[in-house]
Amino acid sequence: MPIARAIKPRANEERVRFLKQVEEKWQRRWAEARVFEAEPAEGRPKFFITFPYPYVNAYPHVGSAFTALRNDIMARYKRMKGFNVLFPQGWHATGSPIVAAALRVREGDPKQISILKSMGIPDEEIPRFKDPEHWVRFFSKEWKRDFQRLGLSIDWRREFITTHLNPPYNKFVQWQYRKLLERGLIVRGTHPVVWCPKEQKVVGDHDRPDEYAGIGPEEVAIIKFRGEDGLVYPCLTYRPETVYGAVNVWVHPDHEYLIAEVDGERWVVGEYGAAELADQGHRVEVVGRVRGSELVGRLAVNPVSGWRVPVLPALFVDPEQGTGVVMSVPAHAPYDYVALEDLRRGLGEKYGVDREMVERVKPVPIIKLEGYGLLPAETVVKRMGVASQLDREKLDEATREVYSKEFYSGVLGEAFGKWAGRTVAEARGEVLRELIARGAALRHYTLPRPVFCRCGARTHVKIVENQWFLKYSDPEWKRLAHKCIDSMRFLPESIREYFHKQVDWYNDWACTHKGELGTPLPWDPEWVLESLSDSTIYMAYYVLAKYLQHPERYGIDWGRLDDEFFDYVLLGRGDPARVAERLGVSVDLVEEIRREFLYWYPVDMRISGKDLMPNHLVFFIMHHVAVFPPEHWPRGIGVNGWVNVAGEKMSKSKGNFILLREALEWWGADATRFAEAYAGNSGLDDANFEPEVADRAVDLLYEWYAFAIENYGRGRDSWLPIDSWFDSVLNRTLMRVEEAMERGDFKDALVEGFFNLQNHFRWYLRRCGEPNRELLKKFIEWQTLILAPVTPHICEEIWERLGKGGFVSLAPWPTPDPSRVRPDVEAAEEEVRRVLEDAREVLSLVRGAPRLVRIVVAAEWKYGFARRVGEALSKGASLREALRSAVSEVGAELRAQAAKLAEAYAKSPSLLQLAIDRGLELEALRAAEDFYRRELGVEVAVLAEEEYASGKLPLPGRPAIIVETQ
RNA sequence: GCGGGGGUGCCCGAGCUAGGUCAAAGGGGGCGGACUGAGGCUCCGCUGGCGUAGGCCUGCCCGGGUUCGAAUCCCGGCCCCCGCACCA
Repeated sequence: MPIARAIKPRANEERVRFLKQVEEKWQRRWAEARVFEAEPAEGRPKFFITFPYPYVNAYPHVGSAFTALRNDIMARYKRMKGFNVLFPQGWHATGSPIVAAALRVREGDPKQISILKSMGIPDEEIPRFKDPEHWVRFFSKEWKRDFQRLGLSIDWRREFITTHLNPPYNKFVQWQYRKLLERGLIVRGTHPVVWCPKEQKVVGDHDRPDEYAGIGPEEVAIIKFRGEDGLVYPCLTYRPETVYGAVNVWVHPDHEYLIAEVDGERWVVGEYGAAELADQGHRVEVVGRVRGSELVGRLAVNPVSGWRVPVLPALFVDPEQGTGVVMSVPAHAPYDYVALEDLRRGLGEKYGVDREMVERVKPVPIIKLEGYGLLPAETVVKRMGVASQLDREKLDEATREVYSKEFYSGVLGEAFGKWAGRTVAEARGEVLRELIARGAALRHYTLPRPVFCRCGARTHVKIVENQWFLKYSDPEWKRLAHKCIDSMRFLPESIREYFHKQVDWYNDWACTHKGELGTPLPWDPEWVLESLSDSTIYMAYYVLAKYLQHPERYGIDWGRLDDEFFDYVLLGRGDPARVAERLGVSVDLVEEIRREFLYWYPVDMRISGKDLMPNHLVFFIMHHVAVFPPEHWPRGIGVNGWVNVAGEKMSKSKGNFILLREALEWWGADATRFAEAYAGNSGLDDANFEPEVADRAVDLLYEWYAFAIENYGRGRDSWLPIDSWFDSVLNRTLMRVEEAMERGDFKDALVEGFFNLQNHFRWYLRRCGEPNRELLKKFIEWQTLILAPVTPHICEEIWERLGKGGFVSLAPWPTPDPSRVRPDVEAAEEEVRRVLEDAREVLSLVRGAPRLVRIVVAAEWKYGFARRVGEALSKGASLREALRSAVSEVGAELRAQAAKLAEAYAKSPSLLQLAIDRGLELEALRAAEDFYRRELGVEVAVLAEEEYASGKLPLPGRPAIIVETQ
């Protein structure tokens, strides 16, 4: 079924064609001139920026392009600021999604095949996607193509892919892991995973139908109730402490249970539970079967209270979930409470339960929960009006409520002895530890609800033995990471704290998998490093990639690469001569690589989507501090949100999903870049890509191009007051744009540096008719330079047409002159504008045909008055005091007028802010007389209050406007 | 539950860490006008309500408070989004 497209580009086609042709031209020239191939240059400041390599299992879309582009804009800006910029790019293939997808193609999964088809892959090509390697090669090539067409200023010589498919990278990662092992940062342990018993493998999110994604193992406890029949009733629970109030055991009466030898004891357990136990390190042997109803009525012993409690039937129990046996805590578990009620209400008879036995089972409250009465389960169940134990929806809600409240606010009762008075949250761990120590309980992992593998089999939790972990719990490691974070730059600054917290929070991380694409663990190659763990310090590899990925050029034999090489070039350890000899290359080459590494490292900025904050970016920091000395630790991280399209989350079903190549097709690179840059700033807020902005950008860019080449060199020679104003605006704008660029706030930069600046220029034109020639040149140059990082292609074209020579991409960023920024001049111009608007308003309201507009500037003494009021206020005086004292300072003859002034200011104190220098005000307004005549179409006279007294009250910065009618 | 980000005019979005110059930048969209053979180009104006003098009223999630003055500070409440892991 074709997907309805909500996005319809409406850009001017002719202009898009023009822009695209310009883009092609400059992309070709950049490549020919190797403009972005970065070489070390001793003495020149460098800037190393990276975009986390994307996972290449689909084409890039407008969202992936957003973050990549933000790196590019920063790279281009820094290049113009005089830095020697290195901006490389690689591709990530490590992990399971590609392997899983390829498998699906192999199996002929129609869903997977239609995904490929929807990406425009022709039918005959599809079989090639049975091979994971083909995915990697295919999509990395496509990503590169799209990135090139977007005009990213990447040094492509350093491109590479991950995994064993790239031997030198593989060796680099293995070197890293040997270092970590040497430093004692890799440990072995066990680890629970979701496991498919049929396919005998780990089931990641990509190996299961979507509805099961995100469900993982949860730690639970199994508490052993020993039956008087010699059997063990293993009760699975999330709340081990409630065993103190367990008054019976539940089984499902209509299902068959297994009797199994588990670690030498005879357990009653469901089939599912038996399999799960077997995969969690227990010896399990099935020796018989028994129907639930046969167990009903038997007695077992509560291991903490010693009570003899009955086994009773309950229909809510799922024998194929957990162990299939649960303990009953009716005081605190809604299900248990209701099931017991059900038995009393007659269900007991049906299953032949002795009535007296049921009557003897009573809820025993053990946890105090304020506001929930003695029996919280009862309270909630009654409030919700639960009808029976099969009313799952309400019971689940009731359970959630009671569990969560009791966990945080529940206080343990007397039954708990030494723990009495503690909260559940505090004591649970200790209670369980003691139960385990006494042999009454064991730790277990299970899934909170059924999860099926793609193959159709039900999965369970398996404990993987001998799993390798990164020891992120290591305090010394954490300390170094904190130190690094303290020294870094963050965009925005507010995310710094997040990283500190994240580092504190991390525990050991299982860093290896089986059956995925990746780099084999060097000392235990059955294991493959999982994707987050292999992509930690690879930025260093970009330096090496120039050499290692091009053996044809540098003659480095991959087979001879060893740790000594990496030790030397990355850490400066060992003897370069020996390294050169082992590698069969010259010492000069080895030393050149080392020098290049020392030149580029560390990473100065890494701009990423916010999704990588809790994982990759933390790893990035952790591994750098573990492997490298402090001078090579990361220096900066920038973060941005997701990209919405037209205000909505991108989704194929909504029809607002835009691939980068589609955007490039519709709008070309520059207009796409413009709309992307305008989509948002640094930060956690989601950005918003508006197709209409891209449409508009086509016109805006074309017009800027046409204007620039048409008007460069035109203009008058004289210097007017309004020129000082525009010069001030130009310089101030540039200063603000710089600040925004440094913060990675490219939207702000466009608002200030393009839209506002263009608006100011239009005003300037209106004011003076013809601009000053030099100022116009400066404006055209600066505007083009400001736009260059965002829309480089059209700016190159303009730059060339202006005859500037060289690439605008390498042109120096202009230097603002702060002395030309004149707040007073800008304030005066602001007043000129305000007076125009006010005059318009008055004219629109006046009745009769206007003949003359008089603009009357306040008398000299009023300025002193306003200044004194302002000073008094800033000293902390109240408005009333300030006004009173100012009035008192005025001579007697002006007292009456001063009182009126004070009245006006008392009414709207904000008028005080308007006051500027009177000379400047008069000059600016007088110089604007002609302008007012043109704009208003009526005679205008600017006068001083001394020259023209009226009933109106002119204030400093706010002249009276008097319209004379015929 | 813990941690984080938010709620601004038709829409998107700045401002809110240093309260007044904020009816609230900028953009998009819409309306009107100019230009034009025509224009989906460009320019000008309007885009909360009222107003025969630059004003008044309402207003930045809701309710209180501090202040001469709050979108901005404080207290309380409501709502939305994201992360909480072994996975890209």
